[in-house]
Amino acid sequence: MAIEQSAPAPVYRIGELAALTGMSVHTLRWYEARGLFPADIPRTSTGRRVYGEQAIGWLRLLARLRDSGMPVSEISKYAELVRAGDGNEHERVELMEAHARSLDEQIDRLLASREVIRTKIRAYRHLLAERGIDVPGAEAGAGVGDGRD
Amino acid sequence: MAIEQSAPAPVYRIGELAALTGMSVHTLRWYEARGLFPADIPRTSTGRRVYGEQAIGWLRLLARLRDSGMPVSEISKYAELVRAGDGNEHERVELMEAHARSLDEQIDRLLASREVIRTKIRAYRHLLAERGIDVPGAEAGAGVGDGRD
DNA sequence: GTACGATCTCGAGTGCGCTCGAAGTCAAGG
DNA sequence: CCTTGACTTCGAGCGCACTCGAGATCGTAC
Repeated sequence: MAIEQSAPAPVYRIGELAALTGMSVHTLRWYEARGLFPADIPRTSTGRRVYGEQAIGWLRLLARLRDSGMPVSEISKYAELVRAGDGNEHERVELMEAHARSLDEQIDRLLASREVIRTKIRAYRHLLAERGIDVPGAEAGAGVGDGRD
Repeated sequence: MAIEQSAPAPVYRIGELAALTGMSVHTLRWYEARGLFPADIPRTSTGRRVYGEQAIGWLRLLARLRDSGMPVSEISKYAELVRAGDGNEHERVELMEAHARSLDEQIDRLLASREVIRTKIRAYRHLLAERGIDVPGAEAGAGVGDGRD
């Protein structure tokens, strides 16, 4: 069997990757310096970074982790585990499970906050409706909450 | 009718309020300086802050707003509206509605992120189960994602 | 060869939300 | 009277996650 000549794997320069991921080139370099990549970024002979297709998938995950509040230091730990190779999947999954729990908490808190806000809005709407119907322009407000708020 | 002698309204010093709300005294003073209170905090003759019962309710709301990502500058605007008194309820409710929309977005994003994380976890679990059952200790990992992650 | 745009490294700057410390005043107990 | 601890103001410092800028180099187009 001859060695298969596969189609040239698409490769990106840092500017292209930035455009594709919505991150700035500064950020990409900063992430790399912080150890957020699971593998060394290869360079051209003159030192320019060369990213493979998988970089996009990784950065998508990375963006999700960041966006959901995982600190850079934690993502770095995860990247380090991936970099270390097979055999530490248990640690990786534990890290992700911890983050999933953090997400559950965040979501619960936001839902609770949303209820508080919605209640506030309902109270204001009620007040405005009363005013609009009863005494347009009246200034008797009994307050929406328990005081001035 | 004689003027009713109501029970002395409970009043708090900054340290007590801090203990009751879980905020630090530093933070309470900082919030005040940033205009996050809807009314001036009265002082004793010698300059110590004196908080009324409503401060607790306000700070509870404040904590919800902060916790759900409303910037201090925005809370300050809201407090200013409340301070300005009756007549601007429409602006207040608009501000709150804008925040409610921001909350909806945050929640949506977090739910989506949680799904990504859960999928990742499921994939790892699957991998570990296969390993555990098929070839305990084997190192053939085909990768959980599309690459090293 | 020269211009120009993308890339490189490195270090400094930014914005947010606190957090801390210094130096002084005040209130109550012993 | 003296100590102790809670309070005061004011300004500086911190942690996080970028973000920017300077100054150099690279590579393609003319």
